[in-house]
Amino acid sequence: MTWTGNDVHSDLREACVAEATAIIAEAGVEALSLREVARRLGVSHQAPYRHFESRDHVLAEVVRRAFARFASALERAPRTDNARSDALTMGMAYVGFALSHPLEYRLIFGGALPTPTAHPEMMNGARQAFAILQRTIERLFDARGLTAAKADVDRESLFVWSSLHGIVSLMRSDALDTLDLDEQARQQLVAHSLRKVGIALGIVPIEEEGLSGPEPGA
Amino acid sequence: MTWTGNDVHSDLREACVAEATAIIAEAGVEALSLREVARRLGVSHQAPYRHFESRDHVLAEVVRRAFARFASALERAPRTDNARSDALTMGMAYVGFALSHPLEYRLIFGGALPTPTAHPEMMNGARQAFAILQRTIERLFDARGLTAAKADVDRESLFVWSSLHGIVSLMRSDALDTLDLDEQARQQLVAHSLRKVGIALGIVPIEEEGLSGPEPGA
DNA sequence: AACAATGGTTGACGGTGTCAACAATGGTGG
DNA sequence: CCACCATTGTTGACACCGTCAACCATTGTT
Repeated sequence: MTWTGNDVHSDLREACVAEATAIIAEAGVEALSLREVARRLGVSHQAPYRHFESRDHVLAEVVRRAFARFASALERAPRTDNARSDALTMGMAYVGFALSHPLEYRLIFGGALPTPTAHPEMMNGARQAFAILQRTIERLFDARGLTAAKADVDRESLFVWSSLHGIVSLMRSDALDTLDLDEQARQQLVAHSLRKVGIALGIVPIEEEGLSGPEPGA
Repeated sequence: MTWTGNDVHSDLREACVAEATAIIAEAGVEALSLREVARRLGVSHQAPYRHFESRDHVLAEVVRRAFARFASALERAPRTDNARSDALTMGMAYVGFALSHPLEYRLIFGGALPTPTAHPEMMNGARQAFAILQRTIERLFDARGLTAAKADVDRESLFVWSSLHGIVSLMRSDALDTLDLDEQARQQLVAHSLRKVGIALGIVPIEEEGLSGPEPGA
């Protein structure tokens, strides 16, 4: 019978990346071992080394694709002619991706990834994602009739990025469990913080907060 | 001669913690191995296990002390009778600690630490630090003549924490190096973002931004 | 003096990444 | 056709890791 080509040996490199991704998704990045990858694929423990220099090179490839998916998730956020609502949409897309792909986000921004300078192509998606953020911010300036220099856009982009990253980092943190926290406040972390960021950007009106308590009346 | 007690064997447990801390400071948390600790201390590879159940228990103790130092750094931030400036001081203390003790901060919030539920005492400092943050926020409400419910304080505390964490996470990130960024904007990341957080909290007046360019006139 | 507890050592087992040597496979030049 | 060679995969070793088990030395108590 003719070989259709979709077995492991037809493209071991691809199979390694897929299996490594699966392992990371199941047990986290620290559980990734090339020997386990090889074992699952039914090949010898050295076979992956025919396609990757080292474990870090496999990891870098997995991270590269995760970054690419992240960037494409941001890119897919619908764009209208309203710069302000688009900015909010982008923020929600960022947080949404991080919360619906926790292991992937953690892989990207968890800090245990190979040296970026040693794997430059790994960060392509990161650059793309940041470019999207920059454009979103730029449109915000434009909509206000301000011509912003690159420094202004970059400043604001970095602020937004740091805010979004801080929010999702805290969401994923086990630390929250050990804190004496109002349950409602915790659940509203994302919504409340996003609104605050919006206030800082001037795209959400500053309402004098009624503080706690449900709104009286319907 | 009478033994003064300050050799390794007089308190191997303490020596292990110290050596583990040193290794982490030198090469990061992933480089920590109990065998290396034992080797440096000139004892057998099993000696540390007389004082710690496992590698994670050593790490948990190191993390516990790092958290404690972090909390005490926040506590040392001077307190005046001005709630607003105290809040800014606290934010600077947070960022200052993270940037002047990068490996320690990374150890704490890097995400590769032992399960908090398995090492509850590890998080004592975290609780203490968050309590300081909560009090700072509470004073902010008080200064405005508002009586804030716990939910309000917690909401705002979480927002501030996420913002601060996001800022320092980005500062430490290698990702920034791979981005096409205005150098000035990057250098102003901390200052700009802190000011934005202040705006969101209502403790910094919203000045219409003149955008880039130095202010004309003195 | 017998005993038990404490702290340290030695040795093993299975796990890891990676280097080195070998084998199978298939395509190409003579 | 056959010898050659590059590609790919295998086997085996080495050094490292965490951890379990057994053993020994010291110390203090009954």
